[in-house]
Amino acid sequence: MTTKEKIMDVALHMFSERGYEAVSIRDICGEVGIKESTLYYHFKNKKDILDSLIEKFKDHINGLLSHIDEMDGVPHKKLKQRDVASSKVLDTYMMDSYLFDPFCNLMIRLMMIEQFHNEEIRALYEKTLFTDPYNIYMNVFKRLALQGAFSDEQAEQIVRQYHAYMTMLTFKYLLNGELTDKRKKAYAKEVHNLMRGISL
Amino acid sequence: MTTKEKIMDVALHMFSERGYEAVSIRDICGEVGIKESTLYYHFKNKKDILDSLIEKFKDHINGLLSHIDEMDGVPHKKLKQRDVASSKVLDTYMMDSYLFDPFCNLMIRLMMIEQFHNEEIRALYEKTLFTDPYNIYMNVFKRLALQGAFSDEQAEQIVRQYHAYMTMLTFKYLLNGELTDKRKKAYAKEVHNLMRGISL
Amino acid sequence: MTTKEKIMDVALHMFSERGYEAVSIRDICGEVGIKESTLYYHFKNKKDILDSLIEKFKDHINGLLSHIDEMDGVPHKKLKQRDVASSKVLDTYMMDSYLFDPFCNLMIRLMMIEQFHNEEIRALYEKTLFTDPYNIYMNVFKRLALQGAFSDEQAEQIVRQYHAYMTMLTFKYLLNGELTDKRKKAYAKEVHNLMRGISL
Amino acid sequence: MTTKEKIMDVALHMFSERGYEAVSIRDICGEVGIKESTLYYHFKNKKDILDSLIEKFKDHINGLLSHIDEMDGVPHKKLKQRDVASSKVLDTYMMDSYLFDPFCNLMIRLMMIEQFHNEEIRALYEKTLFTDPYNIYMNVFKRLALQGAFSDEQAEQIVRQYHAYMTMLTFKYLLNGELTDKRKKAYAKEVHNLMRGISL
DNA sequence: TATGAATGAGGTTTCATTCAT
DNA sequence: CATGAATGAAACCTCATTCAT
Repeated sequence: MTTKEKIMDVALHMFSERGYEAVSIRDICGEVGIKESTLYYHFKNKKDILDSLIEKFKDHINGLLSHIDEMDGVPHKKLKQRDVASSKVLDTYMMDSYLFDPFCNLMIRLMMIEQFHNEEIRALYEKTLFTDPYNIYMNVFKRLALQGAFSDEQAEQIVRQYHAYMTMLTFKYLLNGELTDKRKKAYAKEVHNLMRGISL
Repeated sequence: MTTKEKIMDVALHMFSERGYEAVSIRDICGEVGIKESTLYYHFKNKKDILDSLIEKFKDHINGLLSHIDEMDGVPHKKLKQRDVASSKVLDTYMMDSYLFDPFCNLMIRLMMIEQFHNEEIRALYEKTLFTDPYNIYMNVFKRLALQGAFSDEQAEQIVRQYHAYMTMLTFKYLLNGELTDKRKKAYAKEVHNLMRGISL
Repeated sequence: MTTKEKIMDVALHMFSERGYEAVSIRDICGEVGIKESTLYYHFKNKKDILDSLIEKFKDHINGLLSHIDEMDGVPHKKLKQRDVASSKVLDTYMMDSYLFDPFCNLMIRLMMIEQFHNEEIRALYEKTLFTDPYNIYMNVFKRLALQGAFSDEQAEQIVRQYHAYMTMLTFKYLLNGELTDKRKKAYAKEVHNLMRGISL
Repeated sequence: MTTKEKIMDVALHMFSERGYEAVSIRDICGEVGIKESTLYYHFKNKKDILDSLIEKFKDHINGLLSHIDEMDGVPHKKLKQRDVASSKVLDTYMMDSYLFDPFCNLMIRLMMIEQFHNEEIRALYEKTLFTDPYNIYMNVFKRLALQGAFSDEQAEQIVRQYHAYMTMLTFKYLLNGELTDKRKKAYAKEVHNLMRGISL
């Protein structure tokens, strides 16, 4: 890891725990092991660190979204209802590469804290926590509907319930305390439990 | 409003928007219209303002909970499924006196921000956003079940869905941007919409 | 002297010797004998000290100008040429209360330094060092002309010479090194010497 | 222009506008288009840039003075009073090669600023703005006196007036704002105007 | 109740400079 | 010649807090 990467890493951990303003340049440098003046060789100012993190997150998200888009053409084998929650897209992309990913998880926490007085962050927060996931779910379930698993109308109904579950559980298990394996498992278990309750 | 109340009011608005650490005594006093030294007549120190707010919030919540408890004995008239969402408890206590209440709303925002590095606040946040509401819903729907609206098992199923909806929508509409009447209405509308989708 | 006045006094001495930017808040506070944070109780920021000095100087100058205006009506007794330079206005106001006055002298030095990158200061510098004195001289000598000491045309000629002498000598003796009594005397002596050379 | 010359050029422009201390190595390098570390290949430290500029100025001045000295032997054709101001020495050397010369002009501004806390610069400032010019004028007019244009005593009288005019006008037009052609013309015009007023 | 004046600690940022490459 | 990376010192300024009035 370069010094610049180390700074971003440490800053993200601290920002996501205490909030941007409550973290001092001194704090970051102390943890990274450099002098304050060195940080200013790598970043224009404190805001620049935050901006760089946001830029990196946007890139990450866009990478994920395009991966999902590429999968659009790939036909899923006929799925039963109970397979839905384990759809490759949902498990691999929504969980492994997004909700459970340490970088994304911390970025979401940071956005949760900072959204209240930063319009840009609020927009990104809404997009990545509400709009994007909803669209992804809709996409997945509509394609499953095409395969005859359920009607189009049923698909929309399912998406609404699924989205509500996922969102609630995300806030309950993933954006709360430390992101431990225990929490991840509890989250995954509840998701699968609740899926069974989704009636068609 | 006494000076002390004014201070708490201003502090809550600022804390919930920028976070506790990012708000200075100067900021608060400037808005209240007093000198910094005056604030120390009313509060021991900065932390004391936060503690007072938390204490006030706990009292408020306990008041609500005991009101709900008192209603336990009161028999509801037999309700149909579509009446559930408009149950007096849910509408009056969960919405009007809690989620839509300006003081509670700002306190929840503040807790959202501060939960990440303050154990006491995290516990309160979990209790008031996840545990308490879940229990209240369960209580209400179990009582409805007693009246024969649906089976006990169905009640639990309904509560899980209802709780997921309410939580997701709370984060989506009420803990995001300013708490406008428009947002409140959008929230209420979506709640009632989704209720129709809850199948028994 | 109040703390605020002490700060302004020390700041003026330092600014006029080293230039505004080269003087640090630490330097000023060290000399005044207060902590840096205390300075910020009295002044918004460093620029505010400079602005206050300029405002004080403007007031001082305006005071002088209105005193001179008030003298307009007072008839001078018929003066001979050699009395001109010792006109009450010139001696009392131009020298004692302006060029020799420690506050004004330091302010002019400060303006000399800062005029090069500060439009407001440049304007004030031009006004107080070139325009105002020229007008004052013209006023005095025109009034002397009225008393028959010399013709109006001669008056203008004299003013041009007198102004050139005064200005040159001001830069040579008063805006150079420390303002000692020796320098003041050398200045006054040269003024009176040169006056003799002014031909009518 | 070599990099070293470019650095000196940029530094002079900045020093003469803002003062030595207020200009940072960063500022200079940014304008030159090199990294800070590169500057230290060309100059030992910041002070070294200032010293080099002063050295260059001294050389320039000495060159001018020796040119003037060389002209000492050359007999001027008999001049009338009105030709004095257009004496080759005064016009060519005092104006074109000194007061109007961009390098000299900026150096004088720099010295004006720095004289107040740097003894070496103050000495150079006094010499080049007051002593040298006075001696040059005296030299020129004494030689004119030898040719019978006026008496020796008259010469001294003229020099005193001429010197006062030139000095005052220099400060008024050439050491104030940007050195534009307009200012130079205004300066030259006033010099010639005032010359007419010098009485013998 | 409220304020004026002060302060130690710490905030972000800029400074001139060094040194290995 | 030029640069990337680093640094100690110091710049300006804000912080929460105290205390006499």
